[in-house]
Amino acid sequence: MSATAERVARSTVNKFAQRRQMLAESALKAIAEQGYAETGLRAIAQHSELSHGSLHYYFEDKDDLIALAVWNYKSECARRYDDIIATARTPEEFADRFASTMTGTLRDEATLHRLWYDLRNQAMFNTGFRDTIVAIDDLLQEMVWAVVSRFAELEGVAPALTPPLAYALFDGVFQNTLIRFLRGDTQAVENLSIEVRGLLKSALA
Amino acid sequence: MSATAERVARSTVNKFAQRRQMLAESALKAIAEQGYAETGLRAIAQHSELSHGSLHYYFEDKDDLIALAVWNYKSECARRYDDIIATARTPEEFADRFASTMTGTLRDEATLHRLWYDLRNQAMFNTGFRDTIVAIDDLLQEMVWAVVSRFAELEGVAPALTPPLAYALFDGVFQNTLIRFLRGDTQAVENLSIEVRGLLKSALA
Amino acid sequence: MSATAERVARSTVNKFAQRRQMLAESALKAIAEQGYAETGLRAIAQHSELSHGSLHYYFEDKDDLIALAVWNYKSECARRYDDIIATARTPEEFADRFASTMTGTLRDEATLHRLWYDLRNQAMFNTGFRDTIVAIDDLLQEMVWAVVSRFAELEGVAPALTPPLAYALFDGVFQNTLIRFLRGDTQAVENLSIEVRGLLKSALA
Amino acid sequence: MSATAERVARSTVNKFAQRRQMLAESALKAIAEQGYAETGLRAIAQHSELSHGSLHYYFEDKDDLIALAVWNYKSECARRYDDIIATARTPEEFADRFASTMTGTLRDEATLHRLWYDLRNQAMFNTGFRDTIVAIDDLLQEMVWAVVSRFAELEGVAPALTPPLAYALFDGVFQNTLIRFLRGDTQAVENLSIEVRGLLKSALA
DNA sequence: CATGAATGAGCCTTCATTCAT
DNA sequence: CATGAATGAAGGCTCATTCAT
Repeated sequence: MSATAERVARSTVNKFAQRRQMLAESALKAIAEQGYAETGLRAIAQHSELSHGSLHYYFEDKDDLIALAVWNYKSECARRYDDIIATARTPEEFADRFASTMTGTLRDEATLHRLWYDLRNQAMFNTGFRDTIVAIDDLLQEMVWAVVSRFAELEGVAPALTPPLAYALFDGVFQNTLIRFLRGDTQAVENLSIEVRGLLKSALA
Repeated sequence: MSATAERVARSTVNKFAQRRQMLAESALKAIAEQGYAETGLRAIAQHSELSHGSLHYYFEDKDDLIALAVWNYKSECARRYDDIIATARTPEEFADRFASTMTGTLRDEATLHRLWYDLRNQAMFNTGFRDTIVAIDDLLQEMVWAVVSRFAELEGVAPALTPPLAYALFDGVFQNTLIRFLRGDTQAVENLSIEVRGLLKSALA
Repeated sequence: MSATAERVARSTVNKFAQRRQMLAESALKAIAEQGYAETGLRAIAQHSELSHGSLHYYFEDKDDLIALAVWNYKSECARRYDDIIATARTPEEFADRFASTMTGTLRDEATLHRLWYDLRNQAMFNTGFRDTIVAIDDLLQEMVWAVVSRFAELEGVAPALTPPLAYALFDGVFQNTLIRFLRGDTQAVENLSIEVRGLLKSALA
Repeated sequence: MSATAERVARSTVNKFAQRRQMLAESALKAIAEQGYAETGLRAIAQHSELSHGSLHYYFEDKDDLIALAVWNYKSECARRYDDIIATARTPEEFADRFASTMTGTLRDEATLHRLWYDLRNQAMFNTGFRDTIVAIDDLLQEMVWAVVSRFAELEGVAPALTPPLAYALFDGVFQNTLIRFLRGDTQAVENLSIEVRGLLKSALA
């Protein structure tokens, strides 16, 4: 067990863990701005209150840091629709709230979503934080499936596709819209709202 | 006009252009293996017959080289279904050939497709080869649209979605399958064949 | 007088001095394993019960710590033959016991002797713990001289060489054998026993 | 075969090899001054005409550089007595010239010999350039043996010790004298001349 | 007393780029 | 044209040391 891992284990809610969270957030900001390939530990440190030397006190290495950063953000993303699933009462309300939440996060957190796709790509080449990426991917797929299932339930029918396909379709639409948005195509985001509703419907039996 | 651009302009079909093509291919191989972030010019040169010092004679910079490399490959990808569009006589034949071609290229050229997604992501951060990426994206969207349109025609109906949405859906399914495939999920590729047929049908009015 | 020196002075037999001894032993183990150049204070602290932050409470700096460590070990080494000198009754017994003791320590404490030569070398470059090294060297020379003198006495003749030369010869043979031993030459250690006897004899008038 | 190894192989007498030699000399100077542990590649580069970045063009890594540096110097050292062996006509002349040459090199190149002992020690811990060190050690032992053999021949007798022992004795005396000399004991060097003569004689049957 | 948090200089190495030949 | 030599900034990372708690 490495020194860092040991410190992690000592307690989950202490100063050490808090610092890790704080640094993970700084890393998130830095990578969201510049991308994984262009972001060094020094740049990450400059987004935080600490020096770059301290990063190695809190993290095994760069991958360890990035893994926590993306996990923090994306695992929270995967819970973003829980409330809608739990409280929406009609298919219309459900679709409305789902579409607008998705549109909102795309618009407001575009660089963070960009970062996610960046890291998911890196994981195709590096093994460093691949496990974390795979875990998040699973989480997101579960989330999409929960959405589709609940919508089907509200409509009183069964879903007509598999969880991986559902994830692939929503992810494809989301990612393509994000790319267009970042290229300056604001119309794309507005279309997303409509497209997502269409996807929901076509996901039913 | 830079020195390199000038040389490009002198002639489109000469030794200079041929060398550029050759080097672009080498770059393709290198980046397909290691990814954009991890591939240096030395690695690219080692995949070619020239020295790394020569790269800057033929290319403005690294981005210039990569832009040509990805363009070479992907613009050809976008023509991969032209024959099917032109010669398929029934919706069934069309869907079969389309699905099997797509499945085949995913399987056989997985690292090259991985590279494409890598570079498309980089283009969200760097402006270097962004224009090329956008142009390819447009080409791919046109291609998908041509596929959907022709399938609709063979079925005697009109498409029920927009070109960007069609592209987003097929791209999403393709990318997600690629990721699964590279993670060792061989089942995913077989499912792709079925999913793609389903997508084609659900694209109709 | 520095803060640490002051604490040292307060008492020679107290908790403070004991802690120093304990840490010096930990340092000994660590450096014996990895060598001076590769051993950090963290590694030393991990061989002890204290944290690396505490080292600077007990020691001025790294050199201070190392000086004590090597002194502890080597000044004891220099007393290792006292008993033989005091109790051996014949030249043969003397030579036998001397040779076997030397061979034994070389074999059993090879890494500690390696450390000694490492530090004696460092002292040719750094002034940090040079004084300690010189003091130990003097001790060792006295020890060798005591050995040679006593052997001569038992033989009833006078030594035929100077103390520095005697030390140089025994030290040379010991060090060269150690090097060979650490390179895997086990024969070298067995030869040492014979060579040392020869050296003793040739040291006589 | 690595890029550097390839370049080495292309030709032994070219610009590349010459640069390596030049840099090896610079490394020699730097390490001779500061010692292995304290000498970084930047310091070595500052002793040369090149930048530290260039070192990696000429050498695989730091060990590669150091191995060449010490080999250059010490393999030449091992040939330093060849002329005496070949041309001395009487035991007296032989002993005189041998002693004075050894004394001279100790005095004039003290820091270089110090470096040798430093690196030989490092080789007890690191495997990096161990092979080179062992090869040099063998060379030196052969040299010492050639000296002893020739002296015996001139005296018309046979040597009375083994090559490893002969090496150990001369090496021990040389190293101990060097240490004393570097500590400011100038008398030691003068004694060396006498001691070496004594060693030669006692090496005979 | 003892800790662990924090620093910043320094480590070896890689890189895109420039340029004389 | 093409090369290989050379650069210097930046990469991730380690280190002895300091100091508030």
